[in-house]
Formats: sequence, structure tokens, C-alpha cells
Amino acid sequence: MSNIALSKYIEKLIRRSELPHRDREAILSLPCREQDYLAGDTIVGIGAPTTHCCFVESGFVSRVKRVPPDLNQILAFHIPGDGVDLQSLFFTASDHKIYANAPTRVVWVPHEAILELAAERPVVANALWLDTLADASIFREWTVNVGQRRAVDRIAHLFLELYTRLLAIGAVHDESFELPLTQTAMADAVGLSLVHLNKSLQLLKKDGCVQTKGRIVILTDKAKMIRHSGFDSDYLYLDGKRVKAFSEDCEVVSAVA
Amino acid sequence: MSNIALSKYIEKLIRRSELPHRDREAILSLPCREQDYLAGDTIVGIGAPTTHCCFVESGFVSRVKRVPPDLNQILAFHIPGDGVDLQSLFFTASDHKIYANAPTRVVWVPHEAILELAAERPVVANALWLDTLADASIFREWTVNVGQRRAVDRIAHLFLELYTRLLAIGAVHDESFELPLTQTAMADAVGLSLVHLNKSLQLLKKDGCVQTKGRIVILTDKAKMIRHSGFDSDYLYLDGKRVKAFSEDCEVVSAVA
DNA sequence: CGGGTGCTTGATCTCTATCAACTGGTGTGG
DNA sequence: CCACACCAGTTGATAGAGATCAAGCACCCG
Repeated sequence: MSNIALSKYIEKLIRRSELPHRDREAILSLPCREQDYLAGDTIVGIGAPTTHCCFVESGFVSRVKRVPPDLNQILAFHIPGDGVDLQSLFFTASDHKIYANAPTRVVWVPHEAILELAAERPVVANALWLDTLADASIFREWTVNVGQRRAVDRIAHLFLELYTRLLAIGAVHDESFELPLTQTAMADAVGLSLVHLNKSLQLLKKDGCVQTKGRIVILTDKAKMIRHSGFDSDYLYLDGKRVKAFSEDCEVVSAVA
Repeated sequence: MSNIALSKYIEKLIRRSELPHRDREAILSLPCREQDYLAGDTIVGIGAPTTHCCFVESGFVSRVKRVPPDLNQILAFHIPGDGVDLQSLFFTASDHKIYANAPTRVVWVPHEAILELAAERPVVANALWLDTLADASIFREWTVNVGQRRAVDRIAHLFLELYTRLLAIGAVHDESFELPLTQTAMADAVGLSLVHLNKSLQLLKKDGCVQTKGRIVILTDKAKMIRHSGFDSDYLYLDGKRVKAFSEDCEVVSAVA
């Protein structure tokens, strides 16, 4: 089967909330089509009609909004197992660009297929909806990051977020992970200029918090980074700790209906 | 009937997408309970269990995240007709505070009732989901605002957003609207210090863009504000222009199922 | 009347942006 | 194989935006 991406997505969902076997099967049997991208490739352009949404199988993806004349704000990063365009499930066109930061494989699923599935299976609908709400929670924390924290802490917070999310999908080894981002991209993510990001990142290194080897990032003093940046992983909703159980209720309801 | 808030919420939904009569009725017959707040009152505290979500009937509401030691980032404003806590529909506790900026009346609806309704009526589920996605779109634009724009433009952008949203609910008269915010709150919304917000706001006034009379804001040169801040109301998804029609599909599906 | 809150102002300092130049690696074409 | 361009990263100097500090004013309310 070609739906590794959807399997990974299901794994993400069930880390957070129960998902009965037949609902998983239903997701896995969604019609889909694989596609590969190279670093720098645009996956969804601004204004492009949004008829499909994609799930990341491997690689690294950014969503970025352009501000004339020449500013870019990265809104989110997506790693394997993430659903990328559920955010525009009900919109006709994308208002921001989605592109690959590294060689990336995604799987495309038509919106109608997802909506039909959601209409048939309230449990799936809730799981997907919940996933978009978790994404929204991350957007909010990014607003806080960019709006309130100083440069070094912004970077630390971003690294801790990526560390935590990559840890959940098994992509962290010995406190180190691959981060296929140029410093320009990092700067756009945390709302800093390239030069200032570079210098602040060096401060983080001098402070013993971070090491880099090529595109590998090693968090050598997570505790300090957490302390200074005020990072608290709750907003990521990676597990079920702060998530309501809904599958039972929905089973009952859909059985009644 | 006491569900003026829900009527206003339905009006908001149908500005964006079709909602058959019986679905409207179903929303209107949700169990609910009114509550009034004074300016400054906390509506939902940090860590409070989220069992209900509320809809604003009148007044003005903020959601704010605190950053130790003493920083606050306002994440969103809510005006009459908005649903406030759909964002935590599936979460057990609130990770940020929600409070009233002015005397405010809301209507509380239990989460289970909403989830049951959504499970029974895919059209309603979609409309609510869409509403949370529209909110998420606003979160993203706020990230851009605090991350990329300069002080004066941030304020202009915020004013234009509120102008546009208030216009949609008929709360704008002669380019003026009531904005029951202290300058401290405005500063927390756009990621500026109080002092700098004050001075930047005065620049906006001197530039002929804005006038204030007490808590009334008058946009005297919207065109200039739009030009400088790059405001484009599309991200608000106030009408159906960029929203997919989904009610027919869902009708069919739910009839089949 | 006193005290609180919200707004305003000026001086100063810090952080971040901008400008400009240089390095090192990579890839390409002659 | 070298010359060249190009990109990512780095560095230093300078400028500007925004934060902080401190004080004072206006208003409302008990």
C-alpha cells in the first residue's frame, strides 16, 4: 500500500484520542496520490485552488505568508505524520504558500473524500476537527512567541517545540534532530532579521544550550532553555492528557441516528 | 426566547455558508444559560475545566495568554455573534484566560450538546468546524501582524480588522465604532509596550488616519491605513466569497447514511 | 479629599534592523 | 581543471525602532 503518510497521520491521531479500528481503516482507504518534492519546491501556491489536502510522509514543510514588499512570516512547520491543509478544508483558495524545506514526500487526498468520510463517521470528524484545533493552539503560541519573547528565547522556544514534536514521531536521537532550515527560514519563523537571528543563535550556542553540526541540532541544555523561554509542551496536544474522550459518545450517537 | 446570542451566531454562520432551516432550528434549541459580566471580569480562567462554550450576545471579549513574569499577549477579540470557546471543544482545560473588556452578556452551551448536534447533523458540524478554521486564519494573520509589521501598521491593521468585523454585524456608523479597550489591552494585542503603543497611536492620529472620542474610534482615512498596513479582509472569511458550499453534499451524504 | 486607573510625555537605554563586506562550500561551464 | 557565480553563514559598524524608567495629568469613584 502507498499510504504510509496516512498511517503516520493515524498514529498521530491515536496518540491523542481513541480511534476505533474501523475508523482507522476508513481513513486508510481514502483515495490518495503520492507526490515528491525537492527542497525549495512550492507545494501549494498563493491563490491556488484548494481541492486536496496533503499529509506528510517524509521531509519538512513550511507555510508562509508574504507581506509586501519583501517580508515573510512562517506560520507553521509540518513534519511527517502531519496533515497540512486541513486548515483550508472549507476554503476555495490558499491565502499562503506551502513549500518543502527538504526533499519531501506527501500524499494528496481530495477534500470531498474527507468531508464525506467525516459526514459518515462522527468519530473521524471529531478526530480531524480536534487536529485542526491543535494546530490552532500552535498558531496561538507562535503569536505569543513572536509578540512577547526576546530573540534568544524565541529561538529556544521554537527549537523546543520542534524537538518535542519530532520526539513524538521518533525522530530525535540523543537530544539531537535534523532541522533542514536555512537561517533565513528560522528568522522568518520567529520574526527576526537574518543577521539578528544568526547572532542570537550564536549566543544560544555560547550559552551551552545548543550545538549544531550541519543541519543537525543538539539541545545540550534543555532545562535551561525551558526555564528561559517558558516552554510548556501542553499547547501541542501531542497526547491525550488534556484531550477529551469522545469516541464513546459518538459511537452511541451515530448508532442512535 | 433567551437565545439572542445563538441567533446572532447563526447570522454569522449563514453570512459564510448555507444553513438549512432545520439546522438553524437545531442550533437555536441547544440548551443554554445566560450570564452577564462586568468589564474586567474573568469569563474562563487559566486551567479552568472547559465543559461549556459561550457565545457573545453583547459586549467585548478577549483571550489572553500570560508569559511570566509579567507579559500578556492577547490572542483574539470576540464581538457579539462570535463563538468563544469552540477552540477548546475537545480540550479538558483552558490554557489561556478569557475575560470581558466591557459589560458583556454571553450564553453558555454544554460541549456535549454541541458534539451531539454535530454528530447528528453533518451540516452543522461543518459550519462549526469552518468557524473554528476561520478563527485559526485570524490567529495566523495576528502572527504576521506582530511578527512582521512596524508599530503604526500593527495598530492600523488591528483597527481595520475590528472595523471590518464590526461592520459585518452592523456595529459601525459613519466609519466609527466603539472599542472598549484600554491602551494597555491594545498594546498586548499587537505586541508593543504601553508607552510605545500610545505614541504610535498618536502618530496615526496626526497622520489623519484615526480619531478617537472616548472609546469611540473613527477611521478617517481607511484607504491610507489599508495601503500602509497591507490589510486584506479575505483572511476573516466573513462572507461566502472564498468558502466552499458544503450543505448540499452533506445533505446527500446524511440522507444516504 | 485621597487613591486608583488610564493616558500622556520626555529622557534614556536596549534590542533589533539595516548596511556592507567577507568567508567557505557547491555547482556549472568553458 | 580552473574561473565564476551563487548561496548560506558570519562579522562589524551604524541606525533606528521600541522598551524601560520616571513623572505628571485627568478623571472617576468611594
